[in-house]
Amino acid sequence: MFRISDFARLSRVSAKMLRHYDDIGLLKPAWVDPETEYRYYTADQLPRLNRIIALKDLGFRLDEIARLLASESGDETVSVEQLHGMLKLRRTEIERRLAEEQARLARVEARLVDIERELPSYDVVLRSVEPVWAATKRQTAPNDLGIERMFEEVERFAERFKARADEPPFMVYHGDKPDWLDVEVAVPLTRSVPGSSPVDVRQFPRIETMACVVHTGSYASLPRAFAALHRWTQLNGYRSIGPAREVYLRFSAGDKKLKLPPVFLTRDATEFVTEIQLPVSLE
Amino acid sequence: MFRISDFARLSRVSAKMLRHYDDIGLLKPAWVDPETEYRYYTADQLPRLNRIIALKDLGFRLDEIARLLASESGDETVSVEQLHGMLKLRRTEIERRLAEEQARLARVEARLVDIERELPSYDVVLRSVEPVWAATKRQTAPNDLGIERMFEEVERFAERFKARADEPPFMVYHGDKPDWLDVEVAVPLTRSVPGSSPVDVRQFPRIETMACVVHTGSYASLPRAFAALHRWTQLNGYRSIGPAREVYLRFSAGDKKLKLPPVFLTRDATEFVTEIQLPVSLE
DNA sequence: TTGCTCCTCACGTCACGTGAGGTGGC
DNA sequence: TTGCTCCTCACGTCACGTGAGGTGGC
Repeated sequence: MFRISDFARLSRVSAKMLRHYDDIGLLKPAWVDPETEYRYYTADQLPRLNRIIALKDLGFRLDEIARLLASESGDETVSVEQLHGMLKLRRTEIERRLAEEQARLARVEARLVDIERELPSYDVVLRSVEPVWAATKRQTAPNDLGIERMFEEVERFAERFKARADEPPFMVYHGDKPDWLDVEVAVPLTRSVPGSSPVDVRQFPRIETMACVVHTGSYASLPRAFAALHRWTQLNGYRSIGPAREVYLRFSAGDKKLKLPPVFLTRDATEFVTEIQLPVSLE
Repeated sequence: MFRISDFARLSRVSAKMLRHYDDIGLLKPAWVDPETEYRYYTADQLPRLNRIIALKDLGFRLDEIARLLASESGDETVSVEQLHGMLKLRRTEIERRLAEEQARLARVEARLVDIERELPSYDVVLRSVEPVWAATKRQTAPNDLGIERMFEEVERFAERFKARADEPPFMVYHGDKPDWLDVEVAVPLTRSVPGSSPVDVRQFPRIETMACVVHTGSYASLPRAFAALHRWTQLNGYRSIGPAREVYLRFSAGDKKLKLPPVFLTRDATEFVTEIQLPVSLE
């Protein structure tokens, strides 16, 4: 029978950890003196403790270890299969974390390069984007003078069905030939409704990884944000896998009296808020 | 001026996060209604929030971000240099974590292989071992019959100097030719004392990564533990970079009346506790 | 008798998420 | 008037580490 510090020395863990494992029922002392509450351990408790430490090293949490050790004393085959399954889950989880840290490292290094070249750094962020139903109209044109009217038309279409979702409108850049635009304006809907030419209704799929940058102010300096986003994408080892979106988080609707949530609207161009999104994937 | 949920939608973060950032002073609302305590934000707070999110994505903690943003409004050059330094620290930290997760993944996969081949798995653990002063005696012999007497001699040496440390004795396996031993017995000391032939005094250096397995019971099955340790080392992509140690955490001192801490001693061979340690390194 | 060891709270860590219970605003 | 939104606590997360304050054992 060992007192806690002796058992701690044998097992190479701290006495605090032993008390903690007692508290959560993972490893109870062989005997507790009812008078002094002193914990006493025996040598044959060492293998269990060593197994706990080893499983902890594999990345299991203490409650998972508790389950594994509980089933160990029960049906042997179940335990092995269960351990096998949990190890596979662990492997997947660790691989996920590895990929995440790799990407983080690339971001840090890209930022370091930016600083060393004394470039202004944009705040690019990766996230996923949920699927969305939208009324859309696509058109090719030599410039964007018609964009505002296209949005107006599609907004009125959504209003007619009372299907306007409480989400910001956006534009999709399909072509990227210089001096010739191929764009699609999109207005989110609450549900699928039948489209009628020239307004189309379709669902934009979920995008797993979207590189995003938020631009505040007038549209004059939007191209700089686009350029920064593409630069960031390259530096971080990603490549573009789809058309970019321009999401109008805050904009001017002119005098059109559209039924839009007021939070989207402003008259002051310095208060425009636009997010540029680029679907990306590694490599 | 936006209410919290509108600003949350603009910035793509949760209202809860905004409240949290207010609480810790990272991003205060532009105005708080003193009557209702409602928080109100302005569009020009968006860039700061986007920077916060981007820095968070790089792996900075919120208090670090607070410091970075605080210095940003101050002296510009200091801020850039500081960010540069912190990014380098981040990079180092991420690289360390990557290596750690890689090793963990290897351990998980080795364990999976063990299970699939239905091998009993030993609980091997990696840790570092601190440097230690010890009185030692090294000898080559065709078998280990003299080991006990060697230990006795070195223990008496340590006693004479009243320099016996409260640590377990161990043995170092220098040679590994079959049927011929080259071993060194070692007794930890509290300080450096002059050696006198045949007892030597030397310091064992710190070992960064020691693969360890604890064996309980008599010495008869120690070779199985040794074999498991070497197998584990290979499977996990490590290689041995030094002689193995056998640490006697609990053993029998016969009738020698040595002044040893009682926790080390037992008469019952099934209660022997021995740790085998192998210095290893990746690749 | 004096340290030494042990005990039990209780708090801190990190960045929020999740209710509970109550109230202002259209 | 009725939801809807907002508010402030307060607790939970994960595996302990770090005192505080008090007591048994040689």
